[in-house]
Amino acid sequence: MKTKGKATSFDIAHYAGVSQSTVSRALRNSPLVNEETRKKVWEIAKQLNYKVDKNASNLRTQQSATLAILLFEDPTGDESQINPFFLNMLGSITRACAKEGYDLLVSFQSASQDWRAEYEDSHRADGIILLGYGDYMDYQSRLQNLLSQNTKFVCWGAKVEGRPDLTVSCDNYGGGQLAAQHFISLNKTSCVFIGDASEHSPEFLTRFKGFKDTLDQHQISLGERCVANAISTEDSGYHATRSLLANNVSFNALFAASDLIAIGAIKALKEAGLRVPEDVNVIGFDNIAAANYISPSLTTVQQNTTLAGQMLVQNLLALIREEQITDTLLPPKLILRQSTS
Amino acid sequence: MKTKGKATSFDIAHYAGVSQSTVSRALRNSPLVNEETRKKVWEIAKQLNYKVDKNASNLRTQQSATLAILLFEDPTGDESQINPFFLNMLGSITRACAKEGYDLLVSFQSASQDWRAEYEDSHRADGIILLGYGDYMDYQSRLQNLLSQNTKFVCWGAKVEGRPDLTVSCDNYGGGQLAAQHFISLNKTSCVFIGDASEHSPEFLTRFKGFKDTLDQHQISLGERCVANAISTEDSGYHATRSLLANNVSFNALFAASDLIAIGAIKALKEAGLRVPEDVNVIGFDNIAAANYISPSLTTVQQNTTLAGQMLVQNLLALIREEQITDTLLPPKLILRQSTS
DNA sequence: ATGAAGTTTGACACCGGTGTCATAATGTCA
DNA sequence: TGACATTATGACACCGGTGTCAAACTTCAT
Repeated sequence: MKTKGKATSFDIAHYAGVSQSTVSRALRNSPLVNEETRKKVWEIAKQLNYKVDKNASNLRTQQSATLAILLFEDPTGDESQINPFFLNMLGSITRACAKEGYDLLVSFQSASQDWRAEYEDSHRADGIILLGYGDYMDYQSRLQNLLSQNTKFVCWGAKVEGRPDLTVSCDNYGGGQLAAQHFISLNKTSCVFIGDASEHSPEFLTRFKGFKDTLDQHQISLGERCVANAISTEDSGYHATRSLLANNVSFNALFAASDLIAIGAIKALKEAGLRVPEDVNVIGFDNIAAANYISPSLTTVQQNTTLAGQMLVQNLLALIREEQITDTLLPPKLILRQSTS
Repeated sequence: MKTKGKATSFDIAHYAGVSQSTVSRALRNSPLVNEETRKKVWEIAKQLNYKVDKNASNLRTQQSATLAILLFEDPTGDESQINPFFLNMLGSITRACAKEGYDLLVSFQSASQDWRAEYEDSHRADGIILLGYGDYMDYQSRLQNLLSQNTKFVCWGAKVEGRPDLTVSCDNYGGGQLAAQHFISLNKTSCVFIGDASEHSPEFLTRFKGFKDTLDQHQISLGERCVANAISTEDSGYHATRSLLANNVSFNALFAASDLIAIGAIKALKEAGLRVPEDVNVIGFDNIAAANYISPSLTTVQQNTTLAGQMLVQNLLALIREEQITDTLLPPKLILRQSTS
C-alpha cells in the first residue's frame, strides 16, 4: 500500500473501495457513515499515515482553528531581549491555546508596520491577541479598522476610555492601591513613583492613579517632584532613580511601575549608599522571576499570567463564537518579600 | 467599490476590467504583466483592503512560509512555569523567523502524544524545530519516521551518536571545559558536579564529560560521590546539594548543569552556613536573566540564544531548500560574576 | 505583405478537502 | 405489493488562489 508523496483522501478512497466523499465523512466521524466503513477508512488512514491537509480544509470551511498573537516590542527593547513578563504571557497563552485545541501563530511587530489584519484577513487565524506595554495601541484608527473588518481580537492591557476593543487586563488601579496600602501600613509616608504616568503608558498611568488616590485618601501627598518618568527597562529605572536622588528628593518608599524598573531603582539606591529596605522600601509590579532572585528580594504586585493567558484565549474564542462578553479585570496580589521590611 | 465579505482576486479583476489570472500575476509582480495594468491592480487591491488568502495560496503551491516549533516541556515542569532558557530561545526563534519572512507556529508537546508530523504532514508548516532538554527525543523510531516522510526538521540540543537528525547545539563539552579551567585557574580543585550525567540528558552528560576530562588532564579526580543527580529545576538542584552535604562530601567548587540547578544549589549552600564564593565557588550553565540578579551573581556558561535561534532557522531553511548542511556547534562563553571570586 | 519573435492576456485545470443534492439500498407499514 | 421513510453512498460544485497553454496583439525584418 503506497502513495506517491503524501497520502490524500483519494488514496484512502481507492484502497477502501469507497468514494472520496465517504472517506472525508468517515474521518470526521459523521453519523451518516456506516460503522463498518468508518473503521475500514480509519484503519487505512492510519496505515498510510494520513493527515488532513489543513490548507484545503481551512480554505473550504473558512476557518483555521488557529489564533495569532501580535507581540509589540518595547519601543526601546534592545535587539535580543524581550521583557520576561511578556515571555511568560506568551508561554501561558501557548498553553491555553493547546488546551482549547487551537494552534498559535506568533509574530513580533514593530509598531510602524501595517499589522492591521495581516493574519486574520489572510485567513491564517480566526482571531488575534494583541500584546504589549505602552501606547502601541493608541492607533484608534487601526483598531477601528480591525473592527470594521469584523476582525475578532482582544487586547491585553489597560482599558482606555473610548477605545472600542475588548480587553483583558490586570486591575492596575487595584494594584496601585495595594502598594500604597502596604506602604501606609508600614508607616512609610514619604513616597515616590517611578514610571511613565502618562496616557502613553495606560497601564502605568492606572497603577499610578491607584497609588496616588490611596495616598491622598490618607492625607499623604505625593508631589510632582516625587514622580520620575521611566519606561519598562532596568536602565530606565536606574537613571530615573538617580535623577530623583540628584534632585535631593528624599523618600523612604518607592513604587515602581514594573519589576524591571524596580530592579534598576534598587541598583541606583545601593550605589547611592542607601539600604533596602532599611532606608527605602521598594515595591515593583509584575512578579517576574528575577524579583524573587535579586537581593533583597522584591516585594511586588503579581499579575497572574497563567490566568491572564487563559482569559485572553477564552474571551477571544467567545468573541469568535459571537457570544456576548465584556472586558475582564484580573485581581492583582501583593507578594511580600525582603524589599519591604 | 464594495465587496460582500472579504475581497477576492475576482473582485479586483471585476473592477480592473481584467481577468483574475492577470490580477494574480500582477499582485505577485510577475514580469509578464504590463506595468500599467500592474499599477491599476495594486491600486484597487489597496482600496479593497485585499489580502491574499494564504490557505488557497498554500494549497496550490504546497508550501506555507511557516515554520513550526515543538516545545517539549521539562518532564517535571509545573503547570505554569516554563524554563526561562526556552522562553529566550522561543523569543529569538520568533525574531529570526520574522527576519526571514516566515511565520511561526508554536506548540507545546507532551512527550507521549503523537507529535510525529502533526504540522508538516498537514501542510501547515514547511519545517519543524524541535526544542527541549533531556531525553525527549530519544525516540529513535519517531525521528526515523520523520525522516522517512521526508519531513524537514532540526533539533536543538546535544548531538546523539547515531541519531539521524540535524542538530544545532551549544558546544556543551567545551562549556564543561571552560568551567573546569576556571576552577583550576582559581586553584579550586575539590569539585563537584550537579546534574543528570546520564544518556537521558545528553546535554548534561556532555557538559559533565567536558568538565571531568579537563579535571582528569590536570590529575584532579572527581569521584563518584562528587556527582549528584538533578534535573533542570531549582528544587532539584537544592535537594541534590543537600544530599551531597548530608553525605559529608567536602568541596570548594560546584559546577551545575544549568542555572536553575545552580540557584537551588546556592540556596542549599547558604542554608548550610557555607558562603559563596568564599567557601564554595559556583558555576552555572545557560546565563538566564536570574543569573545576573541573584546574590551573589552567578558565574555561568552562556549559551548564545540569539545566535542559536538564528542558526536553527537558517539551517532549517537551508534544509528545506535541499542544500547540503551539517550540524552546528555554537561556542559557549564564560560569564564571570561574583559566585567565583 | 508576410512571417517570425516578443509581449500581454484570458481560459481552464488544479491543489485537497467539505457540503449539498441526488440516488441506491434497505426497512416499515398499510 | 406499493407507498414511503430511513440509511448509506456517490457525483459534483465549491473555497481562492497558481501555473500552463493557447491566443491575440505588437513590432520588426524580409
